[in-house]
Amino acid sequence: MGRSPCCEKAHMNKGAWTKEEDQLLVDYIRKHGEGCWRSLPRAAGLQRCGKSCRLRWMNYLRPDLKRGNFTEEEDELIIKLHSLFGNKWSLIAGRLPGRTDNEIKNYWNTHIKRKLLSRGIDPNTHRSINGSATPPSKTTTPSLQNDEPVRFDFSGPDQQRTVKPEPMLLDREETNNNNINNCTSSGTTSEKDIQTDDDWVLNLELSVGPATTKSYRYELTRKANPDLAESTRRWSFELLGAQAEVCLCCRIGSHNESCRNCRTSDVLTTWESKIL
DNA sequence: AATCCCAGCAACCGCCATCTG
DNA sequence: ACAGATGGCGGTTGCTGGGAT
Repeated sequence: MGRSPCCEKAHMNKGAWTKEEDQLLVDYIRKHGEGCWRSLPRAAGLQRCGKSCRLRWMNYLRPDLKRGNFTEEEDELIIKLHSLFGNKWSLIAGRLPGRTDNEIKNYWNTHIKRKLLSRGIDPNTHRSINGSATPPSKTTTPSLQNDEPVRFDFSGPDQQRTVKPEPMLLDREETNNNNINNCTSSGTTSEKDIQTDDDWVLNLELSVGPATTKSYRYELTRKANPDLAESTRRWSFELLGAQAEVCLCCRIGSHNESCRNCRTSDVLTTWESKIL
């Protein structure tokens, strides 16, 4: 038969977490890593459902969370990703370093929706509210028309790549297809626009590269320490030493040497050269 | 000073795909 | 093969703090 229940619903704490509970959870995960959420609460001495522990850790206690205000750059990236993915917050979050799906979802509902409305853009369809073409925005909008390849790049016109739309994208539900096609029909962005010096275009190639550093770190960790492979969920931030900060360009997969904000590539490169 | 209203956000709920015994 | 647990996700709720009246 199946497994036993994840937790007894009775006698479980609910609502806001206390500092003591946070500390217990952090201490436990530091010591044992992320693992079976079902057994974690009891092992950590918490009167919480495993699901609640996971949520608390993922959305609030994880050491790699950025927190704080969203930057203008992040705003625009969220808008762009939302126009492609719709309400797939986890996908969007995977491309924003240090941000959680919950955080982005809240931010979308409280800030970005209003921001788009003030621009005259419907936040659901990303079309102009008055039904005409989407008004020009500072950032460029990728165009997807029929099978026409799309150019996305982070590093300027010289290194642009041509990316075919992923089937996944084309299979999206009607509303989202409309979004994409609307981007096309809006005609707000021409190739010429993309290739201006002032504009860079995000690399939104959806199927390439790790969306989060978590799995990447885990792979590195596992190669360096095969014993850890038994615990498939475990990923060690200790092994990487100090927390590697992941800049936007790295997360999106277009890090280059000119990026001064990013320590991650240096850390990982050094690391990889030692262990791989 | 008291009350009301609203924005922001943490946490919960329910569903679904995947995994496990 | 199957029942049921698990992990993950998106939608929603409800608490809290700050501003307006």
